Amino acid sequence: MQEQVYTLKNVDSFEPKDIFDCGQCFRWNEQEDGSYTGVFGENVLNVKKENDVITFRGLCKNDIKKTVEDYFDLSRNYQEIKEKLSQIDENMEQSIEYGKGIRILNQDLWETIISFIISANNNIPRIKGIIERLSKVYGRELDWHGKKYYTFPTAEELKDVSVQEYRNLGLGFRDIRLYETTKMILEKKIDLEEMHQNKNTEEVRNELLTLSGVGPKVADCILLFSDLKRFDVFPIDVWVRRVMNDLYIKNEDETKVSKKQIAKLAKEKFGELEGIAQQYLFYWRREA
DNA sequence: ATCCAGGGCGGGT
DNA sequence: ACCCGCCCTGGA
Repeated sequence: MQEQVYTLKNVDSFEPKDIFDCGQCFRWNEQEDGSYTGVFGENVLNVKKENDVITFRGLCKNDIKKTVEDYFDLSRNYQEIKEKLSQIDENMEQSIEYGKGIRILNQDLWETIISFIISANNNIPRIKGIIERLSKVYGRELDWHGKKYYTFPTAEELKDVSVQEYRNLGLGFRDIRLYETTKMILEKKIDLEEMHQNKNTEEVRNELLTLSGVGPKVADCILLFSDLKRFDVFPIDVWVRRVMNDLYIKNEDETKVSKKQIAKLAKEKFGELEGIAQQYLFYWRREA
């Protein structure tokens, strides 16, 4: 593969820091010059933004322009989404101002499923470490500017991996979940191709919930952050619970607020855009 | 040292 | 339906 370069000027809603640090992905790392490098699919890419020029540089399996347009969701009008959400209340307005450069990536479904199974009751540095080790051991090597990168392993590449091998990689109690889910997908008990064609979010969600290690929160993350791209979901983790309680529910003990209550409120307030609203609120509450 | 971090599961009521 | 304890690991 040969290096490709692609530049864009004056793109709306595109701040690398917001995109890569808002919690949707685990394989992008900041470089010394402030740019970000990551692996997705069979690509290694560096993204650098200087003033209003964004430069994409790296190894791409296919045409870099198409690859970038798809992965970074460039065809979607985020300006319109932000205007709609900003009208809801001052909280949304403020969180959007903070995370105005966020775009929701179109990440590979399989990779997103496995990544978020690993995320369960875990912290980000450790999640990233596990995913890197998994890729290094079972993925394919890519060489770029004298550095080695590794693709995320396919289901086929994990076919013969034992539970113990996962445990040795540091997955902890998630080992069996990874093992079982990989097996289910290889046996096509869940067909990922077909999943892209189902229309109803609830239907797809129920299918995801049959996978080992996929509960409500993980399912919603998969629906929102993968190329399934559903915005009518609302992943509820400790940060979202915190921010929703602080802003709207105001219970003295946030741990007593039920998920159901939060989910209902989110749907009422944000409607079809609740997923993106979640991202702005999450990022704002976590970072600001 | 104890706790917690982007939950899920299984077994109680 | 809700509730609870437990599940690895490693950094604060």
